[in-house]
Amino acid sequence: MTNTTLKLLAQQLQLSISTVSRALKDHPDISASTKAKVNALAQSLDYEPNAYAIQLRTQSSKILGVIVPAISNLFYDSFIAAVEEESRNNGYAVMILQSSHNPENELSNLKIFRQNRVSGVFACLSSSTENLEVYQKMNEREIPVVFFDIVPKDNRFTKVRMADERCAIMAAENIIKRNAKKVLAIFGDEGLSITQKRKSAFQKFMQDFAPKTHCSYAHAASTKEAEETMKKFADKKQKVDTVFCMTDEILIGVMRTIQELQIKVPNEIGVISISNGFIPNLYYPHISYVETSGHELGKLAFIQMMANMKGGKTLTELTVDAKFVEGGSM
Amino acid sequence: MTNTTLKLLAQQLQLSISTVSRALKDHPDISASTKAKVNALAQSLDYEPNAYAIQLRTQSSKILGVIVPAISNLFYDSFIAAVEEESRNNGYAVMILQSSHNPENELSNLKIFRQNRVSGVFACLSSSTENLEVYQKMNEREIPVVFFDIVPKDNRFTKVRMADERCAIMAAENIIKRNAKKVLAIFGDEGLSITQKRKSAFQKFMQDFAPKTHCSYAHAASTKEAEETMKKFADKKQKVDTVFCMTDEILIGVMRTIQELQIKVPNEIGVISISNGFIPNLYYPHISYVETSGHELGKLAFIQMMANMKGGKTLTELTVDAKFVEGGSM
DNA sequence: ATAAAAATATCAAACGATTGCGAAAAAATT
DNA sequence: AATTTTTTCGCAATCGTTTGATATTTTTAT
Repeated sequence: MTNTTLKLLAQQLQLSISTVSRALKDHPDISASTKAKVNALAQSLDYEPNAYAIQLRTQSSKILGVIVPAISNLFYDSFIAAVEEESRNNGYAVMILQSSHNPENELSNLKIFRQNRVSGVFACLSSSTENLEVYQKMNEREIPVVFFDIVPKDNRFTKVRMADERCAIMAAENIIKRNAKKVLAIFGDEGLSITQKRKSAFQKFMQDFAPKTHCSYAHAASTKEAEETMKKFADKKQKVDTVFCMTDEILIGVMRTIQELQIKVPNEIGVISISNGFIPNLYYPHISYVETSGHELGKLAFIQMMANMKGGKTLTELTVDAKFVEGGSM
Repeated sequence: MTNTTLKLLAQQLQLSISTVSRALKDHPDISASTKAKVNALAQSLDYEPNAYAIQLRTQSSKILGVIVPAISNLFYDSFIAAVEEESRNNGYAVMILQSSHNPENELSNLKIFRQNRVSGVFACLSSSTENLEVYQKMNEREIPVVFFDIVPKDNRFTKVRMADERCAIMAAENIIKRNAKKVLAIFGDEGLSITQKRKSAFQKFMQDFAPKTHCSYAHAASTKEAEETMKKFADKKQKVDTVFCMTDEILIGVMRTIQELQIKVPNEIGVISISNGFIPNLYYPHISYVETSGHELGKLAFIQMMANMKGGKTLTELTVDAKFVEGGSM
């Protein structure tokens, strides 16, 4: 079966293509009666406008691109879900590509986006991306880029992110409230700006408001590392009474150890993390956490994208605020 | 900055558009020297072919659509990730839309796909979808549809799915091996064919090979329900010694109760589930599970899609085999 | 030197829609 | 009845690419 086109409709109705086109978009030039006829036939023949032709003609694509390190991730998937939802409600479709934290993939993904003339891209840098030239080039081509989560330091770009400092501080506050004496704080990949922000805010706050609390700092780039780190700190000599986990991956590792060693939460140890909430609620008692919602971030990013596409470049950095969610682990 | 087009290149090189086009695709008609010139200029001007124009002209889009109930899901996200990866390696980009288990969304998603002339769609039906006419229509338009996970019963369609019966049987085998006396088996949404398949296979196997084992069957459509179901069965009178969880959602609920009531795994109770492995490994001891890999399924689906696009319709139903992964919970 | 063959490049018509401009028909005004 | 205005529609160019057919030039063979 051949697709119905304007041409076909026009032929069947003995009208010109332009008339049909206008009738379909309710153009004032066209009489009500012909509009009715056109619509009726279009309906019965399932006319579906060819997006390519439209995009070619109008030079605007109604497609947005999203680059994430991995789709299969508790944070990114909710971000994507939010962006997709907002996009669909606004007549856009999303194209999603994964970089696998590989800058080369990132480049080829961007190429696909450019070739498909997406009208905007949401990008999360892969952890080792250094060269931002491509993104600069996209801006020159007037394809707005909104960065999220892992964002460039450079402030020529538009970014949305969690209020990382606030997150860390809220966690610290609750640790102090618990009256912790020996704290283990495990942070993520040391190279990421997100880690640096969270760590320095956390450290500063603890020093300023609870200088006597003894804090040990560690980094874990994987669940496995977190698990091992936790094991080290769980032996008698340096037993900690509170542990802070910067990410879900870390929390998972920590909880494995805690369960394995049958340490009682919250009596023997308090646990607090930064998360979107899914993982913390898997355990009993639920782990208290500072909520960072990929969903919220996605919505914010979309708004920012629309703003960028409409008006001139608004080169700002927006943040989603955090909130503390009480579990039973503190 | 205006985009570089074939036309522009042609003008600058004093060549015709068609020559430039052919040079760029290494057509034998064009001499090596002009090819070199063309390529050089194209390079320096960052020429990127306009996908819309190509698709309009060639009537083939190099875009695949994926419909899932939700992106933010441990199974679907890995399926998507696999499809995306395979697609990219084969020159396709994927467009992903969520139905939220709402048939209306499903319809409008399909519309978007049609308008964007995707060259194929991977579809997971929403749980309440009854009307398959749209999908039939896509087939008529020669847009192959590969169903996965929640698939139509109708065998006019191509489907890939887990070997559900085998999964259930493998679980049952291991339950029998454990020498269970009182088993609680919690299954998912009763309306889904996937549930029915798993349940009937499980039941039959247990009856055939361990008729004396007492089995209680329950359904839970959410984590909350599973949690409560588990609570009911955890009191003394009807204490069970083994629990089977058909999905991750159920496992999570069950484990919450188990942790809350401080029931010892595997001594007091054995736990086994069907999962992709992420959730089972969160606990200590790791939960034994029958592995159903969204990733594998995605790869299979992609192969099937390619086959459908190339050759004639191969209206088959393919399954991904399952394997048992020993945790410490049995 | 001429014809035939091979190599190289161009023309022009699509693909399906949008849109400024002009034309014909109908309605309103004088 | 003649003219103007309004309504309704068609023409044709355009977006960027592909591709069969054709033209031009070069090479090879006669």
